[in-house]
Amino acid sequence: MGATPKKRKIKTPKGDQTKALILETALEMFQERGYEQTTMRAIAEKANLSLGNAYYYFHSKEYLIQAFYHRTHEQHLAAVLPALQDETSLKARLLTVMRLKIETLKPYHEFAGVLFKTAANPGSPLNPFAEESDPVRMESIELFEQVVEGSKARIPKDLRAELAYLLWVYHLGIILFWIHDPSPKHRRTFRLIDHTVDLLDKLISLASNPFMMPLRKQALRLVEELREAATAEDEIQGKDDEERRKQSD
Amino acid sequence: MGATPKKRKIKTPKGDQTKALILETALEMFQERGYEQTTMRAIAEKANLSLGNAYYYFHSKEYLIQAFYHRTHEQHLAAVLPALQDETSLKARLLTVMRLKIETLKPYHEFAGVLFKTAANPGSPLNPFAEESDPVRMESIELFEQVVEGSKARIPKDLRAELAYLLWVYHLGIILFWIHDPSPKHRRTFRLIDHTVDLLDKLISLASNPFMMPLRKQALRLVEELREAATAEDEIQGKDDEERRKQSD
DNA sequence: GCCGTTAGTTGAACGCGTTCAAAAACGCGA
DNA sequence: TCGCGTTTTTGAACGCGTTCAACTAACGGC
Repeated sequence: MGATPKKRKIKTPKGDQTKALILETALEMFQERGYEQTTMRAIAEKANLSLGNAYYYFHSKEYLIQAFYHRTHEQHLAAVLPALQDETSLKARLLTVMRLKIETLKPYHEFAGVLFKTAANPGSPLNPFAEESDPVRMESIELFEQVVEGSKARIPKDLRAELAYLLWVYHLGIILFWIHDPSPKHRRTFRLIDHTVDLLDKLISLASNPFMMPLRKQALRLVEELREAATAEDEIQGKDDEERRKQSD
Repeated sequence: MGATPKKRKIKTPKGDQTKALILETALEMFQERGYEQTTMRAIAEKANLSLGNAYYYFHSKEYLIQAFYHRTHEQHLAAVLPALQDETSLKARLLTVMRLKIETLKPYHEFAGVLFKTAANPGSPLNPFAEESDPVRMESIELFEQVVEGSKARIPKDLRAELAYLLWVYHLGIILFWIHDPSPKHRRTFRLIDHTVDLLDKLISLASNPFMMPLRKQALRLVEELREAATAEDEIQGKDDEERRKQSD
């Protein structure tokens, strides 16, 4: 795998244009009417091409979501980076990142619901732990690395190494809550962020106490194991018969 | 809501039979071929009735899953209760419950994946936090209450009150991991259970330390808030237009 | 300029979940 | 026994995601 880079698909001169057009149209309609209400036929029609053509560029409707992932992440980044300049404490930095995340996602509350629904499906390529979403995930974790690195907090090395990943998982949890949060203006979610960030800050201090070393070590070993498991594509059972065979792309 | 109990539907003399038949057939086929592969048409055919008839009893294919929920929970209970007799320590009791849970779910690994996929959808009635799954959830939490109550562990009152709920959430997390776990015989999941239970046991001890009172209080306030949010059906935005209108049953 | 190969595009079809109007079966008081 | 309301059952239809064989356009070598 990954040995022969294939000669074809040199540049995709015109295809790129069409693909971009489909994507634009789709995301636009998703935001307007939501995911379920937007049919592939409608997307094709609005983009002035045939249904089958849309499927030539996006293997399934779900794949359009991945683009959404990527886009909002970049919007978030654009909003977050300048705001982080002023903040030095870990707590303030984390707070900024989390609040802006929700702000960024705000226009897509309903859509995001679907996103997580499909994302939770182990078979789906949208699963944030799955191989295909590697780049987005890694970029996202990187952001939390910056949150940690840029702060003045004194954190033991072993914890520091895993902290970014842990914060990324935490941020998934907050998004999950937000999706289920029907309160006006997402008040509850913002309150939750305030409280959890505060708590996290205290926990990190506590865990950094030398007194806590043994427990911390054990917990970190656990985290490591979880990460392994999430990445490991080996050890696969003989289950996904037809599913996995579609590697052509 | 819940004021007029409606006179009709006194006993549903024959309907019950049909409904049960559909359910049996469906679950059987789910186990054999998985959820997606089992079509409503196939279920109807195997049960010797028309497609529309199946929909008369189950508003959608998803509703069949709820029955699955309930059934496996009861199987789990049946396996767990005797086994708990012998165990007195919190750690051992929790370990027993968790291991048997996975054992119970084993035959449905693929199916369970779909379950969680739809369960993660906020709009779905299968969402474990949603109103419609109240009874199952409450029974399930009750089990963890027994786990705590039956143990000799000394736990502060405030923590004890929330512990069952926390353990229930923890158990959801383990199931989520298990669904994604491709390792043979679910080795990884069992290892994870061992480690996390050990860790949890230590954490509970730690949290029970008087020294930890302030932090514990703060954390528990947070948990309480989360539970509220999950239950609160008020404060709803003006979103779900058509969805919510189907109250007829 | 012709031809073969690849990229891009089309429209019709399939299978599935779901809906619905209408028929059938049932229960029960007159 | 008949009529009438309710429950149960039916079969056909709709809309959607997805697939596929066939067509056209673009490009490069001869």
